Amino acid sequence: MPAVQVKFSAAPDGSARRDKRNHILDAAIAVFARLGYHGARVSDIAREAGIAYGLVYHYFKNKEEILNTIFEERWSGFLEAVEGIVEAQRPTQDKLVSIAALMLNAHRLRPEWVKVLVLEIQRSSRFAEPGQIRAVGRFFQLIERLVRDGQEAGELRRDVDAEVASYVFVGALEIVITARVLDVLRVEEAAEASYYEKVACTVADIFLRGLGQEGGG
Amino acid sequence: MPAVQVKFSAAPDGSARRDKRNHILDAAIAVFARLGYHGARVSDIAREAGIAYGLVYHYFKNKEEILNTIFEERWSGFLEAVEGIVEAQRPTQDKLVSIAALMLNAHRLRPEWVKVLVLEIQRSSRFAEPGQIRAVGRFFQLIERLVRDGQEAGELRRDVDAEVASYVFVGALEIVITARVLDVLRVEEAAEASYYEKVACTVADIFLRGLGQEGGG
Amino acid sequence: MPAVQVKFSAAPDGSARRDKRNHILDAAIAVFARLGYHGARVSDIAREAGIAYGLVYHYFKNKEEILNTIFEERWSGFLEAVEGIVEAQRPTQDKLVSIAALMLNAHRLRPEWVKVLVLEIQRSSRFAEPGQIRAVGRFFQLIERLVRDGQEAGELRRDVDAEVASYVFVGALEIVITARVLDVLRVEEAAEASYYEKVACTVADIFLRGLGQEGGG
Amino acid sequence: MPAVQVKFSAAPDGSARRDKRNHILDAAIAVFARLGYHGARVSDIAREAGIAYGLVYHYFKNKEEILNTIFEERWSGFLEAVEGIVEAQRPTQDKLVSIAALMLNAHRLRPEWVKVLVLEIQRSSRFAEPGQIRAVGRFFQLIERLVRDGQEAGELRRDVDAEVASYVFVGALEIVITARVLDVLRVEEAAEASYYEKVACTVADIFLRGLGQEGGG
DNA sequence: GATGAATGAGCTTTCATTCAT
DNA sequence: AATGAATGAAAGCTCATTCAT
Repeated sequence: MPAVQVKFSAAPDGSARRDKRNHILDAAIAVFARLGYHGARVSDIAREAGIAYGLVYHYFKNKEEILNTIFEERWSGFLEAVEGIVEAQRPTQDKLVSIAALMLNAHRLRPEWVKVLVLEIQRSSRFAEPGQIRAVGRFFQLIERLVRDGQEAGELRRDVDAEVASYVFVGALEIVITARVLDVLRVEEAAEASYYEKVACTVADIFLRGLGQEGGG
Repeated sequence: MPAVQVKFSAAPDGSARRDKRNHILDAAIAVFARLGYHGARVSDIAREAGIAYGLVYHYFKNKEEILNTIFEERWSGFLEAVEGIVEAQRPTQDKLVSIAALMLNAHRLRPEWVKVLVLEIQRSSRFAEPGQIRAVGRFFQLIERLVRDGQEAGELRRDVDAEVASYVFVGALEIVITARVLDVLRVEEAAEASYYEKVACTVADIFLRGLGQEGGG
Repeated sequence: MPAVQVKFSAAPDGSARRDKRNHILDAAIAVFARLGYHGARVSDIAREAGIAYGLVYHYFKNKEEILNTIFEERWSGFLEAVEGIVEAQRPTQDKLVSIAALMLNAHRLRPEWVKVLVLEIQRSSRFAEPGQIRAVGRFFQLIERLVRDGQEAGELRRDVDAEVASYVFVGALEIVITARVLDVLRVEEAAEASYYEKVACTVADIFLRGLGQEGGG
Repeated sequence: MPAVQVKFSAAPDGSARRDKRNHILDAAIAVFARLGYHGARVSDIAREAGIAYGLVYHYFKNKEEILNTIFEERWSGFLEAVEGIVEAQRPTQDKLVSIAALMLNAHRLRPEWVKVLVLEIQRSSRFAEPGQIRAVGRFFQLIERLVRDGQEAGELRRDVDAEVASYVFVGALEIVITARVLDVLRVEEAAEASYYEKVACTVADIFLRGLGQEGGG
């Protein structure tokens, strides 16, 4: 009896299924970004992926599961990155700039994914599973904790509500991203990286020092 | 001023049509808020308005026109209010607090309309007519001008990009409203007004003075 | 104010909807008889009825509701007829012949309906609502009562289980009908009525007197 | 006769294929009984058989062939048993009781097969090949011959149509079986055998002696 | 104005069947 | 023999929109 099991397929191993699945997810992201969730037909996704539409249903229960998967499989990675920043031993200001850069660069590196996230997933929470809401909530909690830690360390003012503060920070970035997603805020591609760097610093700066004149306001 | 408002006048004047139209719009707002634009059927709107669904097409070209009208007819009023605040002769801080209160109270007073605006209209901007994008853009421009005016008046720091600054301010408020719309941020109804007042002040405070410790950061 | 309400439609009154509904039911019976429930597409029914398939869904929730309605709306009439015979003051033998004739003539007069009943409804009880099973059960109970009444009146032997006896009677007729439905048992159309009369008498005769030779068996 | 039945022989003989085929048939019977022919997916059958669904197509041309085979391979055995009874040299009454017992016990011993036969095959006769109809017809002809033989032997009345008589007999039994298949007629499992014995005798009794009072009716 | 019957494009989804490995 | 990825026909159903009355 052969110790080595000869595979018929010269090609991929056990991860072949996973590969295809990801392939479909990528296609779905592209199509959702272009047409929106409701405007996208399953056949559009299949065509984008270069497969028959029936095959989509081998990998996903239905269209909605695709959207949920897009969120779940990528959001956790983002969350971990944020977590890493929050828990590091660095000045709060550095952390804020890092998180801002992380969010903005997400759009620069994966604009379609961010577009789907912002336009299709975030705004449809009404129907989202509680799991999804909780996942987004975790992000806000991390920012809130960052603020609270800064307050306890004496780096941030203690007379401001940490929850509202976290909204201010996240909201500022979210709007910039949304504006980019909707192509309302135009930025030259070559300048995108440096623009985002500037925005990250500016947001953190306003967040920490405010816009008012010293001693004035 | 007439004490008795005659309805169902035999010879309907121009405003009878307008009344019915508004009636349908109100119904549509309620239904869109409940079911979302895509989840709402024209017949749902008609039932909510207490009319036959065929009649909807006497007042609106199609379902999308209803959504657009919801935006257009109310957004201009909002814009005018913001304009009034921006152009007034008051300290910048006052203006910021006023605008924040205006936005937050919009949700308190017309939660359904704001829900539709945030979830259905903003999201579909992709397909929206340029007119709609421009209308939203005008709002951002007003805030940007407010910042620029403050900078020129010496009330605000001049070393910060006014556009980014306006994003910070609007984004912070937008997130709070979105959180309320999605019912993620729970507030007791009785406490809503005072909560929004506090949030308005806090946002303006962070925006002006920042979270950093004086002399530190 | 006019006492007479002038209708726009010259045609049907309040029962127009009902008429159309019945029209669709008739078409469905014809199509189900020809193609079977599973083989029939809603569009087939619509074409048979001369309408657009979408209209079918104005009158029925879905395809299954059509099948259920076919059963419900006609079975009750049949049950009432049986009930009338069972409760009459006549010799048991007459009643049996009448019921046999009723069942057989149902096929002669409405062969398509009986075909659908026998092939599509009766045999799919697995999925049927309890209501349907109960409705069929009532028929068997009526026959059983007929037997029991005959036993108590001294017309029928008392040493035979009435339930089994009712099965014998109904089963005999059902098989004849099924054979006709499946076109296994060929009968000339002109001779159908008299053939069924003969069968009705024969079944009742066997049921009452048996096939065995007097004193033998 | 070999005591040890070798399975999985390296060099499969002709019966290995046959074994697997039967294995699939058994699985199909179970699945058809549970879900119905239309409700059963080929993959359900394969899962029940513990094989890949593609393999089903090595043994059967398609799903319908499975159903036909279920009928054909078992019906002939049933027919032979009936034939044996009919051709034996015994009183007609004995033969009738034997056949009744044979039919009823078929359900007791192989309820799933009978369920499929009654609900799925008989129902689809419409589409069945003429071969299937003929096979069922042969059964009726055997019963008819039994009656005719009895008439010629002077055991049964000659004034009754033998064909109709055979319908009465078969129909009575069929209804009992259908009632059991649909679980309308409930019988305790332990009592099933004796119940069926009683029913067999009762049916034959009614068939021979009738329900009417001697000299009355 | 008002109604709701009527239409049919267009979608998601299922699943029998094929076939490369 | 065995697998299950891949295909795509086919069907049910929804609902925006039209239009006769």
